[in-house]
Amino acid sequence: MRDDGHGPILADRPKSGPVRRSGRAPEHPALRGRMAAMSSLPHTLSERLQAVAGVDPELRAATKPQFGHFQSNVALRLAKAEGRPPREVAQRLVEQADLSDLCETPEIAGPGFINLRLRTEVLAAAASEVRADPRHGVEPQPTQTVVIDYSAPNVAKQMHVGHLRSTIIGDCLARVLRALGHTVIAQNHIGDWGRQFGMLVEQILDEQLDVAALDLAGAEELYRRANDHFKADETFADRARRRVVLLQSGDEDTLAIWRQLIDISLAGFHEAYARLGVLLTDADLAGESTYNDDLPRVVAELEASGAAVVDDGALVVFVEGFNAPMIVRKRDGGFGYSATDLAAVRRRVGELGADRILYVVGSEQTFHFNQVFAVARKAGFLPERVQAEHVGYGMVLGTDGKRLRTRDGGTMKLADLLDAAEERAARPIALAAVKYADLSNSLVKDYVFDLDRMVQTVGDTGPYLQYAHARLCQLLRRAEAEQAQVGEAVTVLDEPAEQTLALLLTRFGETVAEVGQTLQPHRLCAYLYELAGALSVFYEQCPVLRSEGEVRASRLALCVTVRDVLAAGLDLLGIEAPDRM
RNA sequence: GCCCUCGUAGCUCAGGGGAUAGAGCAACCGCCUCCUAAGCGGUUGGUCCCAGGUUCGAAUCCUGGCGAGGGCGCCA
Repeated sequence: MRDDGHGPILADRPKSGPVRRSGRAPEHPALRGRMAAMSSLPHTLSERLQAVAGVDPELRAATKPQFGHFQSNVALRLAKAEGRPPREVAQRLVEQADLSDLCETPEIAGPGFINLRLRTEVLAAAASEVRADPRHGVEPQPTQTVVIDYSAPNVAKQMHVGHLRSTIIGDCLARVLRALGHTVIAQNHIGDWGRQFGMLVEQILDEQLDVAALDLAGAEELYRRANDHFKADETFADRARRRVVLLQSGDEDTLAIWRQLIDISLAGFHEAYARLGVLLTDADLAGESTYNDDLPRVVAELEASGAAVVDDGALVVFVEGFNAPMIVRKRDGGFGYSATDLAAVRRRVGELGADRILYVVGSEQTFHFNQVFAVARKAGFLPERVQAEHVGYGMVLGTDGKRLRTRDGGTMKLADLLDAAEERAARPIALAAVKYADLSNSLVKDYVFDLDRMVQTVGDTGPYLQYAHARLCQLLRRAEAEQAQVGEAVTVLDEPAEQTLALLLTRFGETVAEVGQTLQPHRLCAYLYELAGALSVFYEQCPVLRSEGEVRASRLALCVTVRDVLAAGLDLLGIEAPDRM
């Protein structure tokens, strides 16, 4: 199971720890070229500079407005090889490069930076393209089938704040990858099989419980009682173990109770997903139990290929680079969770046709997934052409900096978190606060869970983005009421605030592509926050409805575009964009 | 013992070879007769854990420490 049935409920599953190497998307030169191609303006500038520099000018967005729009430090790097002062090299490059149709006269600054400022009409045209493009600059890539394994709660347990990360991150990545034209198949690897069902079923029988009357909270309490019972009573533990065997051998009475537990849990999950507004449906369910019938075949294939060997009574696979073998089948004949994950890889490649498989699971399982991938490669379940990536994320810590644990009373149910958020703001806004708080942190690091901060609606938060959007909607409603002419294109960019906004608009597409490649949602958050911030400045400094003529039409065009990009971006984060608030 | 990750402002976090290291929160000072103040502007606040190395240039890359966390054959 993705979720650990034994550990503390909160931090149980994915405990975390960052994943640097494995979580970071491999840099494919081909992809990079594609990304560059999609933001045509910087790409063109880059090519022109490269033509005279001979090397990639590593064009970057300017770090400050006074440095123009783009900057290159290529002269600094060339200076040594050429044996000339950097500023001199920069001067030569600037003189030789053919940039005049796109840029103002380039400036050479500091030790030898080349600062480029786009001609206003070029920037305006670029912003206008974003306005006209229904996709706002997000370019579809060569289509891949991407399987994303995320959420994965455990049966008979309520979802808690620790589950938020996998669910929210996976949902965001699914949206982003779809927007990039990929076929995304979500897989909810719920923990619906395994040892814990032995004790659950026995506890139900002991208590003569009417399972159908339970809700998920009730099931969770049952789980606790069963767990305590299991630990305290060896006789009960024995029965539980025998019950597991019954379950696995298909005993009808046992299966009937098991199914009831599943149904209760699914109802609870549905409720949570609906409340969160994530895309997961029943069609995405692919719990551990669904691989049960595949396990013997997986084992047979592993043995046939010679990958698996019997060691100390267990069937294991040794892989180079791992200090412990993967246990496929335990000494007692039961299958380890690795076997299930291998079966999942096999099905995702063979039946689902995956070109890329993502596992949104806490980083504490980095070792496990790397091993699964290695074994799957060795066994032939995972061909070279299929990418497999563990999108590991850090664990959720309490304000004391320690892992949040149920037993310490530090945990919080997902429902309680959402309730708390809704005490502060209306539902869509509360949800935005919670989701953004999670998505805006980089994945690799653990993060401190602080309820007050999580439900905050001011500052660098989801509601801030929504607010910018809502303001624009209001402004555009007024414009419509006044029958103001909204420009089809952005034509006037005299004010710095307008330019900043226009430039940011042209970066939406590349930002989304970057998230698709690096699988780091916080980059999209950062971009949108910057855009919303630029909008606020623009809003303060540039009257729209109170301006006139072409300026007004152009500013309205800018407003429409920003509104659309904010809405599109929020949608990719899985956050609603209300028209007013 | 071995492996992995993290260490940036009082707090929570961005930045991950280039210009005086950025946000938010907290604190303090301003701004609504003016398109939504869930906003904007400003002030205060930093040995980028430490030490070496590579480089024209290191918060960023490498090595070694220190500190925190995670993982390491029959839990998942």
